[in-house]
Amino acid sequence: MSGGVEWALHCCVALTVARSPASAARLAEMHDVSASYLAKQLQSLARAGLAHAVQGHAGGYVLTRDPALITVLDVVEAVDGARPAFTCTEVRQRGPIAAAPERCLSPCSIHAAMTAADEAWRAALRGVSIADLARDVTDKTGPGTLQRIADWLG
Amino acid sequence: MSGGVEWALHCCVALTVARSPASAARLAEMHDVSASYLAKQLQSLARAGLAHAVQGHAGGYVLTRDPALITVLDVVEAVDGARPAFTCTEVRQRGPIAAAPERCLSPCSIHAAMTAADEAWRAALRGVSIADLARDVTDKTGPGTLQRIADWLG
DNA sequence: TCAACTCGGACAACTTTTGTCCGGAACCTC
DNA sequence: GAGGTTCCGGACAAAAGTTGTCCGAGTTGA
Repeated sequence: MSGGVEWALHCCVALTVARSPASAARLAEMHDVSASYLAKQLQSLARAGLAHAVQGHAGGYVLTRDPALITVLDVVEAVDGARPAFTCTEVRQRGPIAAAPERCLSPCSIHAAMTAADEAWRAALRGVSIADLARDVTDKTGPGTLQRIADWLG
Repeated sequence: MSGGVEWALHCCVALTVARSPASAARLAEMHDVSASYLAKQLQSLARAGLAHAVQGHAGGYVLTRDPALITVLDVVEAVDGARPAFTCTEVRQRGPIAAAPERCLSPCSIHAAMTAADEAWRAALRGVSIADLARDVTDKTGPGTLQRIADWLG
């Protein structure tokens, strides 16, 4: 998985407490990561409709909807793409004892197992929202952490 | 995920019905894939203790234990490695408003969510054995498929 | 003893991913 | 309206991981 996913998720949590648009440069400085690369991840969030980009002076990014309605899976798919990790190449239809195409209408057992596992992974990520992440931060470290982020973003 | 995982799983299913050691070259020919590259995947299986490599004339690979005791996860981890897809870089401890290390004893919420999803994925793959895959093949396409594989391997 | 066949690991070529950079357009402040 | 700030998109370079190939070491069977 792309490392940019982690950055994007941290940014989403920060955006939940931001009172004004937060620019990519400022978010990058706060997390001490590459500004150019983080910008690309934020663009992906905007393209996916999770964040809205306001241009011009004092511009930046704002979440488009309530953090409780944005799942971790949404962010992961926006940044990393939505295609499953496993792709079946239909090995059974190749070679000297290849299976006939009419017998391969349903996915093979390996494909099915991989798809099921992938769906379990997605379901787990779909069950956690950005609001859940933010609440977990306050539960573990107190309200000061998110407060400092909000203050620093200005 | 590496495409070699798919090949390795197909080979494991084939080895279930093989009556004698099956060489990498023969398995590669059957599946119509690169022999040199498939050999590498089979080596991984041997290194992980899933298959035993018999050298010399008429040598090849044999499963070390009952197919019902080899899970799909075993094969995936053997070929692709066992490390989780997500790695936490402790972003919260970096930058101008970094959290104090003593407050970061437990994994952050993002890390926890990713770990849970990864575990769900692993659990799904752990619940399917090579024997399950083979049984599914016969259930869907009849006993002829595995029979042809066994005959072709000789 | 010999020859043939096998695995095993080291060695390149390629593709994908990751990361950087710059010009253009939009916007706010003055 | 001028200037500065910001996002957007694409072009570009670097790194990683993959796919694929080769040859040597060891083993087996005749």
